[in-house]
Amino acid sequence: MTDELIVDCQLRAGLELLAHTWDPLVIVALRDEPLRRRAVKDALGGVSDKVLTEALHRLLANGLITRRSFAEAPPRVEYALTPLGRTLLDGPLKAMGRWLNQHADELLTAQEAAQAG
Amino acid sequence: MTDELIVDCQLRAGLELLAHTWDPLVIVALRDEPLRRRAVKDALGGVSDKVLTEALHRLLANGLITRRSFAEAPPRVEYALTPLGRTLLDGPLKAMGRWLNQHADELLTAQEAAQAG
DNA sequence: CCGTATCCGTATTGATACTG
DNA sequence: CAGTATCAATACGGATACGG
Repeated sequence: MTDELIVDCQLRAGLELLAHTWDPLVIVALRDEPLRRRAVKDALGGVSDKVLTEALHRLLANGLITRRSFAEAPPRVEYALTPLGRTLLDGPLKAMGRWLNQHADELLTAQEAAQAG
Repeated sequence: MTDELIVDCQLRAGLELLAHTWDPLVIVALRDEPLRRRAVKDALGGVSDKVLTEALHRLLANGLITRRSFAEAPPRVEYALTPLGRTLLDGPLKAMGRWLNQHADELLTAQEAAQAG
């Protein structure tokens, strides 16, 4: 029982890593190769500078991505997945992707049914 | 490319199902058997009535749980996982649990390192 | 290009008190 | 017990302007 509470607590802590709107999408955006800040921004669509910075800082603080700065002009910064970040992509995130592929229609049906009832 | 944007969009839609603080914990709480509202509340620890109601309504609206009301005194209501809800538990949620079991220490180390640097 | 600093509207959480 | 109503606190996403 104490055990269960700990497990649940861990679960929430883990989900926090993916709870913020853009964080998981940044991870997905970096799946193939390191990207410059601007490239990440473009990959996400319409995200503001401030929010993007916050997302990158969170991911850095959790050790899911790295930041590499090049001494060039114009400035160049590249973000990349860490090995840990990649395991999060390959594990839970891909599991969610698979679930959606398999159950998206079922989910929509259930949502409509619940709305109707 | 359009494909990728769609995938990312789906991914966010899926994560939304687990993004609210208590929703995934309700799913976990119902994993073994249907529970009364009060039992769910106790299982989660310190959640307010209002927030619990919101969580239950979201889960109902998404077809992840069911609500069954018994005509008794005192009132009795039971919530239970739907088959769809169970697949979410067995898939993405368990994947996150496994990831935490395997990488929790790594995550903590990375967090401390990032904080120090 | 990279990143920070402000300001704002809204959404979410929560405590409390109350009704059926 | 089940659920709603109200009010306060805050966190989040975002637009904009500015500085490295």
